[in-house]
Amino acid sequence: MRIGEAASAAGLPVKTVRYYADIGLIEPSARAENGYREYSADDIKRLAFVRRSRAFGFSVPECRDLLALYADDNRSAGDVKQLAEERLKDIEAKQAELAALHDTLSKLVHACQGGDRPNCPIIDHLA
Amino acid sequence: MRIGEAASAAGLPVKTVRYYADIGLIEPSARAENGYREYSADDIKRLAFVRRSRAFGFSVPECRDLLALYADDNRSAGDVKQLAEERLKDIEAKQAELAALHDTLSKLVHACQGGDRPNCPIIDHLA
DNA sequence: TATAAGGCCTCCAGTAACTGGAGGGTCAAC
DNA sequence: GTTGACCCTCCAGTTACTGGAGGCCTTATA
Repeated sequence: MRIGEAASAAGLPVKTVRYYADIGLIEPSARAENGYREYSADDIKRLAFVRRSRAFGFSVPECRDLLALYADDNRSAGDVKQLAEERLKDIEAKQAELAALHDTLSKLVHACQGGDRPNCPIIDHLA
Repeated sequence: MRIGEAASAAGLPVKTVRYYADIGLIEPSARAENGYREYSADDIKRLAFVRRSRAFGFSVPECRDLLALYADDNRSAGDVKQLAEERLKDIEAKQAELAALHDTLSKLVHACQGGDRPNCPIIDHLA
């Protein structure tokens, strides 16, 4: 299967699939004589696997690890779980940060009456 | 005031202050004869203003707008409020996204018993 | 007065993970 | 035989800095 078909099957842009090949994350199983990348059904599974992992916020290096675990029949579920737990902690940290930000900013927005007058608590807070 | 002192007064790294000058966000009010950047007290206020705005997640272009509003005695509070409201919406969208992610991932983590066996619901979900 | 430390300068490169575009080859259909 | 849809490589740009090289300037100390 050529890159265009593979990309749409995996739900990724062609450019991204080519990029993943460039960085050695998912290399096509073969090259045709004309130089075209050839993707196997398994390659496409792995592309989709990476797409989902990325959607979960795993970094590309983490996806590399996950792919290795995915391919490893002797993997230990504990290894996978650990990666996922780290991601979960990242998410929670980010959530706390956003919540604090939201709190302050929404208070400021409510305190600001808007309109054409220059007086503005938001600017005052930033100043 | 030279850049080192200005940077620490504003709570920013020297490199960042130089960068802000490069992109024309906050240019030093003068240059000394030896080429050193000279920052005024007002420059430092604006540097700190940008630091706080950035901490709120405003992008550099947005900071540019905010700086213009900050400097404008005839600003309308409505303009500022609008920028802040857009940021608030961004934050809320991000929060919703993270909440969904957290929900799914934490369910998966709880469903995974870990250990040395290869069976893993997290991998299954990604596959 | 010499020198060493530290601050300052510019310019270049790298970060994460792509994305866009130029310039050009390949292939099937009309 | 030519149009259009693919595909290729390589280069540059994105965000907002950050790190480093190479070199000048200033200040303090010996």
